[in-house]
Amino acid sequence: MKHKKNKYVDILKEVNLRPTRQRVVLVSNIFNSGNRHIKAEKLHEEVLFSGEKVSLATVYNTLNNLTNAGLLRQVKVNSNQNYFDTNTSAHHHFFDEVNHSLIDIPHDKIKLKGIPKPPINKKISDVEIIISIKNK
Amino acid sequence: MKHKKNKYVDILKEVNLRPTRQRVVLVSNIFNSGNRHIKAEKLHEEVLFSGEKVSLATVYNTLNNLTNAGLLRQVKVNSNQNYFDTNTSAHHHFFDEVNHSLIDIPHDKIKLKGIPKPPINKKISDVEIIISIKNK
DNA sequence: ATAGCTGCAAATGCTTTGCAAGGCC
DNA sequence: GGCCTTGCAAAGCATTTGCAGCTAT
Repeated sequence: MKHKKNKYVDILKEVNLRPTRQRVVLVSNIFNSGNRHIKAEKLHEEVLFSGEKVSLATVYNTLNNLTNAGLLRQVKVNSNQNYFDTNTSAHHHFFDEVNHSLIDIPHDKIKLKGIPKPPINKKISDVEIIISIKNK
Repeated sequence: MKHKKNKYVDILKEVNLRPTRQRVVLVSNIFNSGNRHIKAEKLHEEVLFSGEKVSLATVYNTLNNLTNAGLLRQVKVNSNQNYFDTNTSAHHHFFDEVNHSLIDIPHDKIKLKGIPKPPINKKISDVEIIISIKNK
C-alpha cells in the first residue's frame, strides 16, 4: 500500500524535517517509550546496537533539530553533557550526581511562591528546579 | 614587620592551601568585591590585566581547589562553561540567556513547597532554582 | 629538604562544522 | 534536478593532566 502510516515519519513531517532513514530511526528510538532523558552518545550507541547505522554527527544534528522544532527540551543541568528531555512540558528534576542521571518530578508536585520579577526588558523563559542527590 | 596580616593569605591557610603568589592573586581578586559569579577565562583575563602572571591551568586548578575547600560553589547552569559563585550559601539565580550572566536571587525570596523525597539510599545535596530570562 | 605548586603543552571530552557524496520530493 | 541531509574527519571550546622545574615551609 502506498499510504502506509508511519507515526514517526509523520512526526518529522509535521515539523518540516525530511523523514530520512536516519531521522526516522532516531525519532522512533526517542519517542517509542514514554518520557526519556537523552544523551547524544547514549542514543548513538543504542541505535548502533539495534543494527542501524547513523553517524554521531547526525545524532547531534537531529537532537538539535528536534529541539528547535519543540519536540525535545534541553535540561539545564551542568554536567558538561547535554540532556534532552522528551517531556517538553514544565516539570522538574532530580539530578543524580553519582551516575549522572535525571529523574522527573511532576510539575505540580512542587509549589513555588515568590518568583521575583525579571530585570527590565527581560522576560522569564524558563523556571527550572534541579534537586541534586547523592548517595547516603 | 614579620607578622604582616594578609587577609587573603589567611583565607588560604585556613583551608590548607599554600599561599603561593598565584593563589593569593586569585583569591584577592575573587573575594575583594562582594558576591561574584566567576568564569575561569574571565578571571584569568582580569588577573593578567592587573599585571600579574598566572597560567590558565592554575586558574582552573585554584577554582577547583577553592570549591573543594568550600569557599566557592559551582552553579549548575548549562552553558558549556562553569560558573563559580562566591556566595556559598543557599540561594537561586536568574540566568540571562543572552549575555550568559547570572543574577542572585536571595534564598528566602522564593518559597518552595512539596519537595519530594529522594529515591531510597539517596539524599538531597542541593536544591537549585534557575530562572532563565531572555530579552522581551 | 621535600612535599606541594606552577606552567606549558598535549590530551581529553563533548559538540559543531566544512564539504563532498548521497537521498528525498 | 535541486535542495536538503549525511558522514567523515577536522576543528572548536572548555577543561584537565603529565611532568619538569620551581617554591613555600
